[in-house]
Amino acid sequence: MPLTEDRAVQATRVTISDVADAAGVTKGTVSRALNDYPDISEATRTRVLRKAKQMGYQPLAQAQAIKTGRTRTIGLVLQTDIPGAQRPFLSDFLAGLSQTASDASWTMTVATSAGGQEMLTTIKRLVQERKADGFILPRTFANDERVTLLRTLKVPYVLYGRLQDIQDSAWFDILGEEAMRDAVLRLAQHGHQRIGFVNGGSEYNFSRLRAAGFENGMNEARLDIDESLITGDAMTREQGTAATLGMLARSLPPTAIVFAVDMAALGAYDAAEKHGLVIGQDLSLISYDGIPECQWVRPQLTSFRVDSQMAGSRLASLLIRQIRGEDPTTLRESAKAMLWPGGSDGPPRRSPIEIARIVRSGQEHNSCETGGTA
Amino acid sequence: MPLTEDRAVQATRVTISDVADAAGVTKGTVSRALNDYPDISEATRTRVLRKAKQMGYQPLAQAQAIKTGRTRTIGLVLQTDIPGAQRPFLSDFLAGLSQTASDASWTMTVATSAGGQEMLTTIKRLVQERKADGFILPRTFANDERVTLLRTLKVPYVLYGRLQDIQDSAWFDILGEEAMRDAVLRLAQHGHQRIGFVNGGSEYNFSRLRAAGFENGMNEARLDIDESLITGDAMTREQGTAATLGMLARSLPPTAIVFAVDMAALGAYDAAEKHGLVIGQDLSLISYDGIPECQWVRPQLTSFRVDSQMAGSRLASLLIRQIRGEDPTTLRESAKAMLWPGGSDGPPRRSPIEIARIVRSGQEHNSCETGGTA
DNA sequence: TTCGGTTACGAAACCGGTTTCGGCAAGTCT
DNA sequence: AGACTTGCCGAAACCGGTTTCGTAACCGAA
Repeated sequence: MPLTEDRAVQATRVTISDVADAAGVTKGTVSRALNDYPDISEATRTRVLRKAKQMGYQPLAQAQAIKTGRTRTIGLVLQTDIPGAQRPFLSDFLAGLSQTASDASWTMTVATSAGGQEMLTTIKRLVQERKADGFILPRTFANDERVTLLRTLKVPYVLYGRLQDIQDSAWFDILGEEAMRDAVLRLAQHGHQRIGFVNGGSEYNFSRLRAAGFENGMNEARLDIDESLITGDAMTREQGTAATLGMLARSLPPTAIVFAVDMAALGAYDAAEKHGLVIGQDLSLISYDGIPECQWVRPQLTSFRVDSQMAGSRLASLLIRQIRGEDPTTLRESAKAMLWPGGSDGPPRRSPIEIARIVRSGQEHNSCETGGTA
Repeated sequence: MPLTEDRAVQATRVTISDVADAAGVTKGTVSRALNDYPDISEATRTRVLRKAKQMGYQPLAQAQAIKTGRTRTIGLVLQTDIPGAQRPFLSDFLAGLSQTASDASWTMTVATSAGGQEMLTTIKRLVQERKADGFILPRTFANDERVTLLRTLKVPYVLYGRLQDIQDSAWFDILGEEAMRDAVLRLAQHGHQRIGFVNGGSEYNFSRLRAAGFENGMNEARLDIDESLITGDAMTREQGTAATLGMLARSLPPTAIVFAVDMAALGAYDAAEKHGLVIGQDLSLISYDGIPECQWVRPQLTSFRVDSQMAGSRLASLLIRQIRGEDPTTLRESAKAMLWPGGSDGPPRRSPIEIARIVRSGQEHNSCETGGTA
């Protein structure tokens, strides 16, 4: 005997009243049983639970929402005006988010906005329309307006990346500082003595951390830090080229450079080519992010890869727990970036003095015709 | 005098009852006025509309939903098991989708799934929980189960890409066939006579169209089609390399190749390098997609670029219109891909015979050290 | 046996909307 | 003038849940 008496093959949803009738109680009792109210006897609770499961009952989120205000939905507002910011990782990130969300019977609404003020409006709208119970905030800035807004609205949120002023925020982050430290140690082990550092944009909070990581690494390796070999605000390929050229022009250039951002590190290839220096031999590079382009260039760029899918998954989990009432200050996690060895780092082939001579020799080096990454 | 009498600064939402009180009517009347019921006088309708606007009333989607079943939400289920499939375009695509959705006071829920059966389950869940009123279906296959499912569920959907068996589906598509045709004509204008074609995976519906476009172009240019210079199923760089090498090994190789997929076209660079052929001179390439890597290789790959943001925007618009009741067969749009000229195509420098000689001469060509894309 | 206090559940109000139903007033027809 | 439409809107039911309130039944103690 089929259970469906409705005409439609795809039977209509089973509602709480159906369960109530089947269990011989009122819908109020069913609701309380399912929501773990204390004043329900263990006997009826299990009976209702079993019936509900057997009938495949799933409460309708938005019906609950008009009383509770919550729809089991996590919000994600993407910033589209940072060109190519999270582009290569977005797919993995979403996969991680929605997978864990889905496992908990939650869903994800994503919106985009071109930035600043518009983003705040979008967040407000989603909250007002109850289309998001809480938010994932990627790319946190040093002083983030979104955080201020959500805090005053008392809407839960989880940061992807720590804030300087953490306050009572929950967050997940990749330990970029440890990656930077490990990069230095790896280079030191290769035998490098003069190591430069090219940081990312100072408006990002991660930059501060990565700089600290670099310094820690240098200290641990007992290497001198030459302030003239530390620069920052390089987020694009061109900025990376400029930063590298600047270092190479020093009287004593570095034999290796640590980059905080892959995109900038790719610019170093152009700079090296200009002077006829061979990446991985004359100049070693280690970077961070693990964008696909790392594998496109030759030699491949050694980089610390971020597992975006895992990040999404953890963030979703933290947010859900916070919405369910856990204290945000206990909801903090971090993970390490994984080294992706390429050919861009190795033992130094030339001394800083030799490199300086090559650079000063001045003539532009012609790249050969059939290739070259720039 | 502030309007908010509530304690909370962020006043609670204004509900339909608030508007009703303010307008001096019942909430039933407000509802009918806002939803264009015929039995409301023009006078009260305008009065209610004005009041509602003035008070900033926005109906709560999920409150409406428990009666209407619709939440003003468009669903997007992304397939995550195709590695790097839509990766570079995803961000733009989402931006386009959510922008137009947002402009119409709609939102977007996105889910991911690893494919086939799981994807169907996800769709069902979203429909059951009323978290999506309709779906955008990217990457349509020749025989798509998602379409079958949604059709039987009577849930609206819009295809990104035409189906062979269109039936009553709404769709948006980029005219890949025209791009392929234009590619051939451009090469013919350069003076190429022997032009090869490397198609994408035969399981995709677009492949059939692009092949037709290539043939049309050849016919229009009054060039002979050599079946031995037509191959397919090249979606990755490696497959592109293999396809190219195969063509170059012919007794009379092509001087130019049209690719249906950028990723495969990038493989041609490796193949050319292997034989010491110069892309853009000894071998011209034109491709399709406009992935960022086109600008990374040297010479840059000439490609027809797809405007993913526009595509997302149009798709959202079509879906919303269909959910609002328009006939899907009238909801069909297409757009042209835009030529992105790079240096990978130009007048032929060598004849097919010369190329054949170079290829047969056999010795592997050494790429120079500082570069090479492979 | 009576009484006060729990326990466990039914009844009903409520959330913010939509939709049905019915009735009043004005206009139309015979 | 009375009957019949028609236009317009209020009243109330309804959607699928949650939550408050009240009380019957049970408990142990006096």
